Amino acid sequence: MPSPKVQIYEQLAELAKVLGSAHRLELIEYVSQGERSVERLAELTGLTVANTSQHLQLLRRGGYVRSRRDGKRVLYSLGDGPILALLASLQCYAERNSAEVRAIVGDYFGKLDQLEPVSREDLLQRLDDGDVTLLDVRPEDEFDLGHLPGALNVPLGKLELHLSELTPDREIVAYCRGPYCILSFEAVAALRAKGYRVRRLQDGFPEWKAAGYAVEVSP
Amino acid sequence: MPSPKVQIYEQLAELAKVLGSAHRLELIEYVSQGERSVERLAELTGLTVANTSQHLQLLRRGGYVRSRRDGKRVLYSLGDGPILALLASLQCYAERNSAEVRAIVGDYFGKLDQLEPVSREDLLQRLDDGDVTLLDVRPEDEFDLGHLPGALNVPLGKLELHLSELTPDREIVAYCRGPYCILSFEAVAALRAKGYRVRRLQDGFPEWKAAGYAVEVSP
DNA sequence: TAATCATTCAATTAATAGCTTGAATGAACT
DNA sequence: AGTTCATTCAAGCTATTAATTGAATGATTA
Repeated sequence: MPSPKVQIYEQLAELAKVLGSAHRLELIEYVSQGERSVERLAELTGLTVANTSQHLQLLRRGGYVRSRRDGKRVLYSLGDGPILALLASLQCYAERNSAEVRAIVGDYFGKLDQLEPVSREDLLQRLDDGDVTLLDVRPEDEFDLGHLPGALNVPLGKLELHLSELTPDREIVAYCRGPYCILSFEAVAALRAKGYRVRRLQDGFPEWKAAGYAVEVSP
Repeated sequence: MPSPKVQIYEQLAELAKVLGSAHRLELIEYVSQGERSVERLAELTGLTVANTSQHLQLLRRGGYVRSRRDGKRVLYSLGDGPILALLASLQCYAERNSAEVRAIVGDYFGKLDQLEPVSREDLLQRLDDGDVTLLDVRPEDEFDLGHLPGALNVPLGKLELHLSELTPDREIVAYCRGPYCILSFEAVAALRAKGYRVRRLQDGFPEWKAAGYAVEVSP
């Protein structure tokens, strides 16, 4: 019988191992954007349905996702507990320690001069001046629980549908769950590709709220 | 060529995979307590030297540890970046989501009534009254960079040597790097086994400092 | 009750990771 | 220079893990 300490490490390793697959990380991302069926997740990730199902079951065993039956489909959603915090922690570490990650992020965002994030103070100033559109790219339910005042909620998957609400000549400031949330990476890349001027907010909603700035809650 | 998003996930998965082994987590722990040679680490973990070396090289590739040559030995130490934060995040998640981890931690500490951690306010009060010994079980270099006022530094590995400094009839409050740092688990278990009355501080040094309480720095 | 559909299970193969062994490196001591 | 010692490398074996296929389950609909 191994020592309790080693037993704890074995459990931690078990949980870390589940995160050690790009496919599973991607599944967590999609699932964190809202309930999805296995078929839909398979489609989004490009995996076969059976394979997706197996990955989802590993994720469920680790508590990262949970499932419920809805008619003939099984819907997966994000588990509870500090999952996003854990992923943010991993990504934060990666961005500081892995030159490769920095390089990819750099390319992804395009030129370095465009990359510079907007500070909270800058944002407030420019919102006052009325010359920016503030975009919240988190899923609707997270938005409803609290968002930056005046933000427009356009969940990542629905970006295409809401393009008409965006004025191409106004700069857009996008934010999501935190400085290392991959949602805003996606959003910024997609909008840049369409010719919009977009920058990221320095950090995400949790940091904004923690800093004591005003927060709006959906009615 | 996979999409940049997938590339990032591949990198993150790579890093997570390195954490997906109990032996490697244990190695990180030992290495975080100070520079250690491969042979020493092999001895501490019970692995063969070659095997230890290989694990260390994986850890080094992930940036979790670094190495330097000292004479005929190679000394490994903790890498930089938010490694301990990442591990704390993992452990926090585990303790909330894994019944097994909670069970092990429960057993490890003994009865639940003894488990209750000491709050910061309680600690201050009781330090004022002078009826507790405050124990910092982090490595010496971390202690020197800042610690709770009046704390006694007894790094985990040297606990045996310093037993004489502890009065058995005074209650001991131990703290380390954070609420999920495994060092204090070890310390509390070891001291309890010797009959001391020990409790953990509610959280560790980083939280204490962040909350704005007084901090002492070694001269 | 049978048919349909989404998901899961079970079995297989291919790829990967962990551990051991013995040889190779590289620094220090004689 | 040769010897010793700590570490790393390389090869081989075993155990896990990933992905594929086809069958089984479980809930709806005809």
